Amino acid sequence: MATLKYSRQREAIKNYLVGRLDHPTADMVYSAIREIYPNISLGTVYRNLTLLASQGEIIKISCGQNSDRFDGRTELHHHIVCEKCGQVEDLFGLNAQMIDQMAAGNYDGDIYGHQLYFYGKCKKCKEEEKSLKTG
Amino acid sequence: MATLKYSRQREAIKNYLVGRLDHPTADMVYSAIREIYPNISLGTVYRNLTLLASQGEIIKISCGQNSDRFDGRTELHHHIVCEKCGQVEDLFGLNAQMIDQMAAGNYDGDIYGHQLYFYGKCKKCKEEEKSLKTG
DNA sequence: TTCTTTGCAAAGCGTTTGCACTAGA
DNA sequence: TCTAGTGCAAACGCTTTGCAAAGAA
Repeated sequence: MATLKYSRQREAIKNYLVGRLDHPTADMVYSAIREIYPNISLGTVYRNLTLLASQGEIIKISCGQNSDRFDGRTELHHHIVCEKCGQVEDLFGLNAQMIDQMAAGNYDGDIYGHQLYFYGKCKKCKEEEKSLKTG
Repeated sequence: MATLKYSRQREAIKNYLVGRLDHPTADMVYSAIREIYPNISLGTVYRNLTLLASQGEIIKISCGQNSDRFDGRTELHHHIVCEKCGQVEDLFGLNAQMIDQMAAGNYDGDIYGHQLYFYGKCKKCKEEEKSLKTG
């Protein structure tokens, strides 16, 4: 494997992701980084997101929406996708290692990890619907 | 919503999926159905797969591979993706409703369900590697 | 200097869609 | 007959890639 060299673009992408609680798409990352490096290209954003994810510095979220999302928090946790507004939120509190262990007990291959996506309705959409009904 | 009419193509797609344990991509479904209906188009396959999935008659698996896969078994269960050969297997035995309930306890919106994808190495790839090492 | 990363633009690939035609009810 | 479904081909949207120039070590 080739030696990794520093790049200010990659650092900016990493910093941007670590500092947020939402889960931006590649395009959202691109827009944000362009405010610091106006010449950055979408290709560079994709290359760095893929690189960072492969190194475990960020997490790639492929939950069946049209585009992937990225998460700067690397602690074991899960995600919930609002079927109404598309927002992706973090969900802590489920024991990820226990889930892997339970699966390993039912499987004759090896299990390295998992991705768990919940689908539902976020608090905001839930309340908006409630206020529509009550008038 | 428009009334649903019977279509022999859709029935063939459904029957094909229900009869298998692997998890074909749209393209694999297309190839298979073309042996019965040589004129079927890829667009029709996609339209019917989307329709069947939206009706809950099949399950769409979006586990981050380049293309989605489809599953004719609709009982609650999970999937495991082999990182080596890309094969997707069913995994039964984990209590899906319990997972939803645990998540609901940590979330202030509503949870309707989830998709849980394990990543690892299937039995076949595991054994192939072992026999390579021992010679 | 040497090798990695970048910007740009084009290509790739899975999926969706518009339209005229076919077929189910 | 009336409307939903089909086949075809073009378009779409996200992502990847080839290449020459720029930048890190």
